[in-house]
Amino acid sequence: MEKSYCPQNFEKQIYNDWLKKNYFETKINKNKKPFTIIMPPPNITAKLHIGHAYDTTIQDSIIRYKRMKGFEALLLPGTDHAALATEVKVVERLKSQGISKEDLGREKFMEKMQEWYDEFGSQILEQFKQLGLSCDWSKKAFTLDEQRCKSVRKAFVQLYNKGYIYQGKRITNWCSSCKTALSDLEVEYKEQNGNIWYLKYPVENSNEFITVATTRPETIPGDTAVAVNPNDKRFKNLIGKNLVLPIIGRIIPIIADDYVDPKFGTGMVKITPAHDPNDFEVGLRHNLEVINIMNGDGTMNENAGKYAGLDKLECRKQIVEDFKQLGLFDKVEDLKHNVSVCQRCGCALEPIITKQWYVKMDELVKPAIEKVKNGEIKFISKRFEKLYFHWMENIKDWCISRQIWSGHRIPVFVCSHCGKQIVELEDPKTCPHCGCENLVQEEDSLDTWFSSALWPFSTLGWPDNTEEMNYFYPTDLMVTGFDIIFFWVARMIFSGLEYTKQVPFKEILIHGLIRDELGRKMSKSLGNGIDPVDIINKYGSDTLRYSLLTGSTIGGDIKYSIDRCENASAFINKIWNASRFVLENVNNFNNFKLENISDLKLQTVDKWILTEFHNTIKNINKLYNKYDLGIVCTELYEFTWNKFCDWYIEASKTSLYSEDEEIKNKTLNVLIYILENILKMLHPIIPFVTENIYLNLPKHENTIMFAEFPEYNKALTFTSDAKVMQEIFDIIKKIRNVRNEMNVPENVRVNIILEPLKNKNKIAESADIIKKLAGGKEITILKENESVENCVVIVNRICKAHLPLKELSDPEKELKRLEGELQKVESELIRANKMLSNPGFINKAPKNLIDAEKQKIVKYEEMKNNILNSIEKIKSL
RNA sequence: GGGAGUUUAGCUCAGUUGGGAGAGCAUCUGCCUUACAAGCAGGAGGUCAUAGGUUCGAGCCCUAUAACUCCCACCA
Repeated sequence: MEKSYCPQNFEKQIYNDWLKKNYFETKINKNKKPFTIIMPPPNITAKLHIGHAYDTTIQDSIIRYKRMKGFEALLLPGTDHAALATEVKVVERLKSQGISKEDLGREKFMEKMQEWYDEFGSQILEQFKQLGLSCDWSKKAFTLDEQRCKSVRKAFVQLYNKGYIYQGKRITNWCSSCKTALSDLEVEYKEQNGNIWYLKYPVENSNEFITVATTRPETIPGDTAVAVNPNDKRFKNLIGKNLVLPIIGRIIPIIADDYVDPKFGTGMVKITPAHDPNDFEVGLRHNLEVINIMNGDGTMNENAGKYAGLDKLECRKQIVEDFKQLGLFDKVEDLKHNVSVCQRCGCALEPIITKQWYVKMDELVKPAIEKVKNGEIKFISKRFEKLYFHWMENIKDWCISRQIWSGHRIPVFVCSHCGKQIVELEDPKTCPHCGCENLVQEEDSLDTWFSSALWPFSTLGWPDNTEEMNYFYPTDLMVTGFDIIFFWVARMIFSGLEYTKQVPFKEILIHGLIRDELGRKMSKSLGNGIDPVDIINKYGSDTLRYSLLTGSTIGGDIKYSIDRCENASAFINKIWNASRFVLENVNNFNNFKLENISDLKLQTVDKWILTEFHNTIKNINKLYNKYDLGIVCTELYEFTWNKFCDWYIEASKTSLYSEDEEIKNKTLNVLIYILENILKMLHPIIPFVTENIYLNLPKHENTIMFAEFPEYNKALTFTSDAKVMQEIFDIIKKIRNVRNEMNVPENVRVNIILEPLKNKNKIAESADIIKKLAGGKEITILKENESVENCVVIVNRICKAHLPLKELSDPEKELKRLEGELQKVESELIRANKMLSNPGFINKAPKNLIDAEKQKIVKYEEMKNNILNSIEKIKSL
C-alpha cells in the first residue's frame, strides 16, 4: 500500500476493473432472490448536479449491501429525454446561433435534439461511473430508445382503447414562449408586484356605471359577463341587468355567482371564460359565450377587434389608455399577487382554450390509492403518504399533449377522407374504415412524464413478456426526491397497476434536497451549486459519497458545504493508515499464520474488541435494512475510529512489539479479522478504498463486492470480559486525566504501581497495555501486604494505580481530589437510591431497569469503599 | 386559505418502544509517542423554542403559542 491515501491513483482503475470483469451484470438466477432498483433517469438537460450524486449514492449503497447479502442485485441505469425541458435548451442554443426551430423544420430540428442527447447522455453516464455506481450497464435504457418507444405505444393504445384517452377543448395553461399547453403540475407560481386597475362599465340604457377590478385589462375583449355575489346587498338590484362592454360594445349580463368574494376589489368581477380557469367554470354554470381573444404566441387575435395583432402587454397598455380617453378609468393600485409561470422557461402563462389530449384519471387512481393504503407499496417515510393521498384524491385529468416536436409523437392518425382516428401498435398504412391511404399523424408530442411513468417496467422489457420482467419485477425499491412525488411517483404507481397489474415497486424511499450552507436550494441563478465532479477530482469519489450520506436522515434536507468533505476525507485517511499499520505488521512478521478467529487464545482486550464489534455488526445490519445510511456512517465511524483505532490498535502494539510469537500472531489475526470486516461493512458506502485495501489483505477473494456481509455471532461476544476491559480502560483514562491536571506532559514517563482489587489475573495480563496507554515508564503490581508512599493515588472499581510523583504529590491536594471523586460517587448513589426508594418506580418501571439501578448501587458502593480506603491511608500517614 | 416539516452545544446534525443529554467541526490546554499532525491525549461549552398537561419519571407522548422551511390551492 502506498504511504498516503490518494484516491486519484486508484479509483478509476478499480472501476474499470469491475467493468472488465462484468461484476455489475445481473443474471436470472433462480437460486438467488433478486433485489431490484431502477434508477430514476436523470433529465438529459445538463450534466449531473449534486442532487443526482446523492440520489444515486443512496441507491448504490443499498444495492451493494444487498449484493453482499446474497441477492441478485440489479441497479438499472438510464436517462430521460425530458421532452420540453430539453427542447427549451436546444432552442436556446440554436437561438444563440441565430437559428429558430421553425427555420430548421421538424426533421432537421430532431437531428439537433439527437446531437444534444448524444452529448449529454454520454456525459451523464460517464459521471455515474465516476461516482462508482455498480449498475448493470448492459441494461441501460433511454426513454426515447426503441424498446421504450414500443412501451409508450403499447400504453397509449391500451388507454385509448379503454376510452381513457380523449381529446377535449377546455381551458389549459399555455406558455406563449414555449408555445405549448402544460399540465397543472408544470405551472409554478411566483409572487410579483403588479397592478390592479379599476375600470367602469356603463349599465345598458342608463347613466349608471359599475366598476370592476382586474389585473389583466387585456382580457376585456373576451368578457362575456360581470358577476356579483348573490348575497351582496349592494348589487341585488343590478342582477339581471346588462352592461355595455366598453370599446367592444358587446352587451353582457350581470350575473350572480358564489365564486365572487364581496370583500375583494369592488365585489364585481368581469368574467372572461376563455382566459381564466375560474371564469371558465362560471361560464359553464351560466352558459356564457366563450370568446378566445389570443393567439398561441401571446398576441391578440381577430376577436380582440382593433387590438388584433398587438402583444398582450401592448394591448394592456392600450386598453387602459382607451378607458382613460373614454372617462371610464377609475384608478390603478399596486398589488402583490401570484403569477403563474412556466416551470421550464419561467414566462408568464396564459390560460387559454385549446384542444388537447387528456388521460381520464378517476378509474386509474383507485387501485393506486388502494395499494398504498393496504401497504403493498410502502412510503419511507410514511408521512409522504399523506401528500400522495391528498393529491391522488383531488386529481384532475392529465393533459398529455404538448405542442412540441421532441419526445414521443402522439400515435394517433387521422384519415383525411373519413376523418376517423386510427390508434394501433404499428403505424397504419391505410384507413381500416374507408381504405383511404392519406393518413395524417397527430402533430403533438406526449408529456415527458408519460414515458417516465412506464420506467420501472419499460426498462425490463415490457410490453414483451421477458424473463427480466418475470424475475426482477415488481422492483423492490424506488429512490427519489419528494419534489417529484406527483410528477412521477404517483404516475408510476397507477401506470404499473394499469399495465402490469402489479405494483411497480414495493417500497419508495423519499429523500430530501441538497441545499447550500445557508439552507437555500442550489440553483444556477444563485450560483451556489456544487459540482460533484469538482469534489471527486479534489477528494475522490469515496469522500463525496461518504460526505453526502453521513449525517443525513431519511427524508431530511442536507445543508451541504465543502467542509463535510474534509471530515469524510479525514475518516477515510484514518482507515487507510490503520490498514497500513495492520498490513505492515503482518508483512514484517515472518511467522504469521492466518487462523480461524475462534481457534485463537484470546486475551481480555481481544474479547473486548470482538464483543464491541459484533454488537456493531448487529446494529449495522439493522440500519442497512432500514436504509438508514446516515447512521450507518456515524456508527461505523465511531467504531472504527474511537474503538478500533484509539483503543485496540494502540493496545495491540504491546503484543506486536513483544517477543512472544504466539501472542503476536494472535493479535495480528484479530487485527486482520476486524479490519477485513470493517472494510466489508463500509464497502457499500465507500466502495473504492475498501476494495483497494481488501485486495492487499493476506487472504482475499477477487473482489470485496461479493464478499459475505458480516453477521452477528454470539459466540464471539464476551460480555463480562468486555466489562472488565472497560474498567481497565477507565483506569487508564483516569491516570491520563490526573496527569493532565498535574501538568505532567505526555512525553514524561512515570512509574505506575498497580494495586488490583478484583480481576487480578486480567489486570496483570493487561499491565503492559496500561503502561503503554497511560504513559508509564515501569509498571509493577503491588504484592499483598506491600504498601506505597508519596504517591498520587487513582482509584477505580477494580484497582488502584499509584504514581510515585513525589514532588507533585501533596497529601492535601490528594485528599481534596479523592474527596471530589467521592462526592461524585455519592451523588450517584443518592440518585440510584432515590429511584429505588420511589414506590412508583419500583412498582411500575420495567424489571431490567430496576435491576440495572441495583447493579449500579453495587458498583458505586465498591467505588466508594475503594476511595474511602485510599483517603484513610493518606490520612494515616 | 389547507397541509407537512423543523426548532437539542458557537456551526452541522444524531438521539431507537418515555428510564442518567451525544457526535463531527470550531474553540482552549498539552504532545511530531516507530499507522496517521488529514494525527494523539485532555478540557470548556446545553433551562433540549415557549407555556401548560399526562406520568413514579418527558428531549421523546398530549394541548396551546412563537419562529423558520416546504408543499398544495390560488381572489378577479
